[in-house]
Amino acid sequence: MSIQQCCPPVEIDSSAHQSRATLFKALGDPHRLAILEKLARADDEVCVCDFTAALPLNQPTVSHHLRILRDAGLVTCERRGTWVYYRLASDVAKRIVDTTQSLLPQRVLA
Amino acid sequence: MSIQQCCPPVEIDSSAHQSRATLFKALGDPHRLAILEKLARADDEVCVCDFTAALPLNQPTVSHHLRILRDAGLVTCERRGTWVYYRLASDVAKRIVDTTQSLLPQRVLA
DNA sequence: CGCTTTTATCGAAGAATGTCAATATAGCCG
DNA sequence: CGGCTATATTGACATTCTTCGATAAAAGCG
Repeated sequence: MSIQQCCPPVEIDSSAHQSRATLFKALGDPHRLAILEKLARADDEVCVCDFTAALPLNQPTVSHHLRILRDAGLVTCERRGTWVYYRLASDVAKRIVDTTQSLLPQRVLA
Repeated sequence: MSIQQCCPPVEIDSSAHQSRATLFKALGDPHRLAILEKLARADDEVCVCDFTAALPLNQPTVSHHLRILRDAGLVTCERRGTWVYYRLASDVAKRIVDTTQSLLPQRVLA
């Protein structure tokens, strides 16, 4: 029996991964990315009815995706009269980049 | 009947969202994030057996997650003898940041 | 060549997710 | 108030994902 080694062990910290995964999971659907891109391009608030018109989804499904984005803190919304207007959270891109940087040490980014 | 408007329509381009979503989906699991962080901290290749030892998952499940990361282009692997060593793809952080920037216009990042 | 170790694949079970129709809620207008 | 429009919620269904046990494949060892 030969004593073999593959590599020195490295610890894993598992506390922060859940919240990071929640963020990335919210980004892991093409329709939600379409919603975010539309918001970014508009550079302004966008009405729900506009998402519903632009996406190949029924209204409840759009509402469902908007909720997931809201829960992830990626968008905010405001009701004005009958309509509800959505807006990118101010720090969306920063949050994604910060999360990436906290996950991967700085030197990897170079 | 009053003619009402909510907001001017904006187009949605849906071609790139699928591949972007695939990337984010691969990042949307805490165990896969743990694998990536371990690789980043090690700043070197890591043996599969080390992941298996560090994660609360059975060996086939670890292998499954490694495959998803491989398919997403986030890691590469190399077999040497009995062992297989994984390494972060050189452009992981850049790819995440670039994808974010292509999704959200530059001014949002400021 | 068999035996052992390491990793990958297969197949199945349970959980989570995306989607829709139906319905509820909120607010405008007459 | 009563009807109409916009959005959210609920419940059901199909698909996908995570996980595991069983098994296969790859490679060193005797």
